[in-house]
Amino acid sequence: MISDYSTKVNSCRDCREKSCAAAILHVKELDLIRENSRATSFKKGDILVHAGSMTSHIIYLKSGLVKEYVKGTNDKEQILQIVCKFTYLGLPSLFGDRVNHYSYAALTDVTVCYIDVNIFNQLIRDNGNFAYEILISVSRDSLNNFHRFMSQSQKKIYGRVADAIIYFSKIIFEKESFELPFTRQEFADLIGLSRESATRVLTKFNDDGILSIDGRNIVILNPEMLIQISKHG
DNA sequence: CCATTAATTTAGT
DNA sequence: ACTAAATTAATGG
Repeated sequence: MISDYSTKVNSCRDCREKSCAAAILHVKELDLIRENSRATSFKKGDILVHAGSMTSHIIYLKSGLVKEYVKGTNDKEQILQIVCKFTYLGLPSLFGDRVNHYSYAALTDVTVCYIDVNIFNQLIRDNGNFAYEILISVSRDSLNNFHRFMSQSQKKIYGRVADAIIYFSKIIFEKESFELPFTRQEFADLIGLSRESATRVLTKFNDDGILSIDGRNIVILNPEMLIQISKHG
């Protein structure tokens, strides 16, 4: 839901939520983005992009968390990754195709900037340093995801859950304690388990003193053990 | 506006 | 699959 038209006049020059890539841009280029972008916000649960839609704009996530996912034939959801702030959504879809291959939904309240895709492309072509930064972020994403899916196909359920916890702790929140941004169902969708198995393993970890779980709040009590479990599946 | 209740969603077994 | 708990929406004052 678009809820705040008043933020439309965004000055990209002194945006405090700039990406690493955008920090490299010249004043002129930032003004170009400013002319061709629009800031809005979404509420938790809102869908930002449906898979299959055209990529007319790049969405830059300024704050909040977003899930990137696809739906299988049986309508089962597979979450590809959790996207944190200061990243662009749908870059693989931009360079690989003109259609969004993934759907995006807000896990928290979120603020974003829509940037015209042609302008974005132009900046990539014109500014090598900018392109380089974008390339770095796309590659990192790709590596991260590749590793996550590798382990998912090779590990048993304990290893997968351990991986997911480590993923949240190290990559998303960079803390030992955090609050899951979504339901058990979605947690299961992220690692390809049934909801039942996912909660069962979480409860087991809690009972074994590896984690402390209170609703959606998780504290890692024994990170070494978690890593061991992750390694041995 | 607040309080109650009804309905939907989520968690745990 | 079923139950309980929690969250959200609707209703009435």
